[in-house]
Amino acid sequence: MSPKPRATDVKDRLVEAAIRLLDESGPEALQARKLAAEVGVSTMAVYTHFGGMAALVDEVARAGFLRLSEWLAGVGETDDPVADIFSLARTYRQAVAEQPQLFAVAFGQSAPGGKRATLSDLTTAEGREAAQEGLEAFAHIVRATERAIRAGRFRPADEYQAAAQLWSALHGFVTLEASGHFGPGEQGIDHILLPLGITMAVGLGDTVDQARASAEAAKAAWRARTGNTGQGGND
Amino acid sequence: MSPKPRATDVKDRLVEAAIRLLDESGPEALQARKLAAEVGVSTMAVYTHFGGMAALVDEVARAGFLRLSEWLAGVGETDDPVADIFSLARTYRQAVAEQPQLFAVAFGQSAPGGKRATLSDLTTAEGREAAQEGLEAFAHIVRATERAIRAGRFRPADEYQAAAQLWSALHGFVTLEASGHFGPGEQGIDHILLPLGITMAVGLGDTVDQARASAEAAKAAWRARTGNTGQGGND
DNA sequence: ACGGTTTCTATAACTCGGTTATAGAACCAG
DNA sequence: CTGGTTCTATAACCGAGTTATAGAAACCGT
Repeated sequence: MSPKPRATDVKDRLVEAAIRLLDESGPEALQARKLAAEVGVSTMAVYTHFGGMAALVDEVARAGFLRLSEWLAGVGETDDPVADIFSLARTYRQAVAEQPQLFAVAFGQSAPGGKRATLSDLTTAEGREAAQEGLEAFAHIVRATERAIRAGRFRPADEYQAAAQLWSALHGFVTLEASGHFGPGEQGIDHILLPLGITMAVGLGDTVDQARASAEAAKAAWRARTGNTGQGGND
Repeated sequence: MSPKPRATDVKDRLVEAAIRLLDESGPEALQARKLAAEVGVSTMAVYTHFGGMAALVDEVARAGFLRLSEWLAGVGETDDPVADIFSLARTYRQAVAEQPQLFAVAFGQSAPGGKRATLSDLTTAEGREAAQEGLEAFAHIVRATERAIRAGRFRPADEYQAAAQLWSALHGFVTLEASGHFGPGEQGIDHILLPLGITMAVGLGDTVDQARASAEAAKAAWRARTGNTGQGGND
């Protein structure tokens, strides 16, 4: 029983196993013994590579934000920045809906050992890196907002401030939806998220008609990207 | 419940101690042994009265929502429903800012033993009651929204749907602010929350001028209530 | 290639915290 | 007073993070 695993791989494999088990079995699967057994090493690996479970969980959170950022980066830019914002919102929501456990950990809503209570008091280096990745995801919203302002769709304003408003609305919706409010499945999108997007766009200076058109354009683009109707999808 | 004052007293004192220690020492203070020692009983009290720590934590969450609901109820109603919404938002934010640990637990962002991961899978009766209290807090927003629609300030719309948008925006801001984004102190209010409120009001049908005036009215009312510049608070 | 150092790893023990088993004390009805 | 119910304290159990320690492997300067 002494197969020697590639030392450099163990760290990555622990994080991979953590993410996989997290979505399969929930946050209680994020245990040093379980992860070590899954990877085929002893629990000591957690300490030599991370220093403790807290840093490993932070690394999982960082991976989640990184995944979110990549997802948002995949949205791309069209000549309708407001439609792009709708697409970003849908993508953000979709990412969280597909891996709720992962993002519950990333957003600090699920802390197996009381670790990672709030993002504000970050102790580990991994935690700070995770926060950095979170800001990276935010940057996508800022860029789209800036384009909307430049295109005259939004009133002239500080793009960070306007984007922070959009981020708040989007993040609040996603958080509350993931908590079970707004009902199951996709119904929250049409009932709350889309109207919320139109409300925000109009409030930031867009016209109601243009905002609605952009929402429709984003919906069409979403159908094209996901390849189905977007209405019947269950998760 | 009622006929035995002494026995029930222990139950209440455990919850009180939990809330107090929570804000003093953070979520790691929510331990059966610590709470029992604080109250002066053995850890068995946790099990005879709650059945386990999970139910006790849910009870703390319920107390948090109850407190939030009372806070919001104290806002009252004026003849300017949009200003009332601004006041509700400020109060909601203030409650969370004053007892961040309590509401981190209530919102499920801090789970000492992996308990209370998401609000969606509620197992204990206390957890369901806590969710009920959360909806109670939401009801205040719904009522103010309905009045705003009736007063012609917001476009005719389903009040639940419109209120859910407002709740999303508000909750998102509060969550992100508590996570450390938007900077420390009160600066997030003027930079993000107030503009966000105006954006939402305008997007829901209000005019920019009226929304700004209501924001100012709410700010003035807030100063009157707290007796000062918007700093500090009471409870 | 060699010897020393550093890094990684497994085993096993330790600590802490939730939980349970059990027996005694307090309370209440009759 | 007696019997049953409820609460309580003591003590143990168990799971999970962590640490101590020693051996193995990789690395490196000479």
